[in-house]
Parts: sequence; C-alpha cells; structure tokens
Amino acid sequence: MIRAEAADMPDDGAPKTPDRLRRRASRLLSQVSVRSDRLITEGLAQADARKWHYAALASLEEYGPGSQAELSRRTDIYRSDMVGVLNELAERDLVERMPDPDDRRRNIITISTRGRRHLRRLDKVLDDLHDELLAPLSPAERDQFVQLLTRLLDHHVRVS
Amino acid sequence: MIRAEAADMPDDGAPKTPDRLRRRASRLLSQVSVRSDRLITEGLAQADARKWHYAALASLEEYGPGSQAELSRRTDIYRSDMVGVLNELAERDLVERMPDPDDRRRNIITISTRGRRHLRRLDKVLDDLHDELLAPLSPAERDQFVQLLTRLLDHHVRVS
DNA sequence: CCGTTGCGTTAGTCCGACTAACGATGTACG
DNA sequence: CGTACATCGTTAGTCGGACTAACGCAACGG
Repeated sequence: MIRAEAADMPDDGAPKTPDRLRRRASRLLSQVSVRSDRLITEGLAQADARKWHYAALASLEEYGPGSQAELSRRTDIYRSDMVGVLNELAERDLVERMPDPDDRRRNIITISTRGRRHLRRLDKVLDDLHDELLAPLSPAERDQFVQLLTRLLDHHVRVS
Repeated sequence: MIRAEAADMPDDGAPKTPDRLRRRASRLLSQVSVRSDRLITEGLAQADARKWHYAALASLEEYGPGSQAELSRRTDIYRSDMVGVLNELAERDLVERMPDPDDRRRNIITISTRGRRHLRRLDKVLDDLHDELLAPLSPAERDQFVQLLTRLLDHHVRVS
C-alpha cells in the first residue's frame, strides 16, 4: 500500500504530517506548562503562598534543615532569590533562621511547627490543584505522565 | 496486607509519599519545559531564527495567508508582539505584508518562496532538536507523551 | 448616522530567571 | 604561618517574555 499524502496539498515538499505546529512536543510542553503554572500560582495565592514557599518548606521537611545555599541547590531556586523567599517564610514564622556555629558564613534554616502545619495545608491545596491539572487523565495515565517527565528531566539534568 | 508507611520517618503526619517535590507534575512540567525551551531557542538561534518565526511560518504554510490578528490567534503570539515578529520575517523576505483591499484595516501576510525554503530548514532543525529533547523515550513513548500533553492542553483550553 | 468592535502599532508594565559584585568567612597548600 | 582561592548571604541590577493600555483608523450593525 502506498503511503498516503495529504491529497489537497500540492506536493511542493510540504510536510508529510499536518498539524506540525500543534504536535511539536516543545510547543505542547510550553503551553501546558504555562497553564499549569497559572493554575498553581493562583491556587497557592489563595492560601497566601507561592510555589517557592512550598518548595522550600517541603525540602526542609523531607531532607531536614540546611543552609540557604543548600536549600537553593535542593529546590533550584537561585540563592539570590532564596533570600526573599526565606524572608517571607520567616515573617510568617514558618521557618527559623539561625547562624551556624560551625561555619559563620552560614545560616541554618529550620522548619517550625507552624511551618509543618502550613506545609500540610499546602500539600492538600496542591493535591487538589493537580487533580484539576491532570483531570483528563486516568490514574494510570497520570503515573505514566509523571514517569515520562521524570525520565526526560533526569536525562537533561545529567547531560547539562 | 497493611499499607506500608516509610519506616524511617516518624509518623508526625508526614506525607505518605516521599519525594513529593520531585514528583509533583507541575514542577516536572515546568522544569522540563524550561530545558526544552532553552534547547529549542539555542538551536533555532544557530539558524538565525526564533520560535515565533517558526510558528508564524508554519501557520502560514499550513493554513494559508491571513491577517496579523488571525495569525496571532493561530499561533498564540500576542498581536502586539506579532508586529515585531513579522518585521523580522519581512526584513529577511520570508514573508510579504500587503494591505487587504477588502478591509483596509488589515494586512494580508503571505509566506514567500524563500519563506517556504526557510521553513523547511527550520523543520529539519526542529526535528533534530526534538530528537534530542525526547532522546530517552522510545518512539511509542514519544507518541504517548505527545498524546497526553495534547489531551491536557485541549482540556485546559476548553475550560478556560 | 453613531456606538461598538476589530485592526495594526507603539509604549510601557510586570515578573521571573539570571548575573555581578560585595564583605565576611572558611579551606588548601606552599 | 600566610596567602590564594572558594563559598556564604545579600543587594542591586539586567534581560527577556508575557501581557496591558491606548492610539488612530476602518468596518459593521442598529
């Protein structure tokens, strides 16, 4: 059987697959990402939070206290921005900043009890938001989606 | 069988799933998207092009000539930015801008022969870049990935 | 005819990612 | 020891992309 070419298109070397714009993974990725970001940002705003807050708090709870620079590495927030994020968190008494006695260049950041409580709230909020984000996918598909993204990310982190 | 909890974690209400930061679809999405964007942007730069150029040209070839506003809608480039993009394309003679006789508010944008040639080049460049972007995935997985993204996008476009 | 809408264009805002440089401190090594 | 270099937290500032506001003009609908 002969491979079908779009019949209504003059064969001037035009693409074999129509809709290339819509199918380009890079474009899909960026468009979905923008929407995802808006959803999350707006959702978190209603809880007086920002995504960086969640990242910092979650990192503190999961991997324990750390210096600002270390937190920065864990969360991929630039250390110059981390200052502001931690200011916001400290203002709300969600974290504690104290000088490291063993290295006076460092601050040790610790999550507070309020911080843990807040984090728990944010986790719920995010669960709901992700439910909305991934609404059209079945549980299995969601897993697959996360898996594919993870593999892509790992690959590109290694390569960089 | 009893549901396993992470054994090394005191049960202070901590999340049942560790690594939540890394597994959050929204975070994965944004991180992969950033990397994808960098890859594409840098790759296209080597061909003296930007992603908007590709979007505009591809839209012109696939759906035919159109006004700037229409192009804007097709490609999701803001009409205020479209001006600049079309300037860049017109400078390079990839596109022709002419007044619409039927509606003097409009410009009709047409892709030129050079434009088609350029587009073909960009398509090749992008094919290679996507190969790099999706390197860790098998062909079937790439399709699935695109499919999942498409469904997500469609859903959120409808809802908005 | 007039109010509304859509057009192309300019200018400018906003925000997030990222860089540069700082003083203070720590580390390695001759 | 001393001295070169690296790392820390912080401030300031750049850059680019997404988005808004407003404009003069033209078309449309009642």
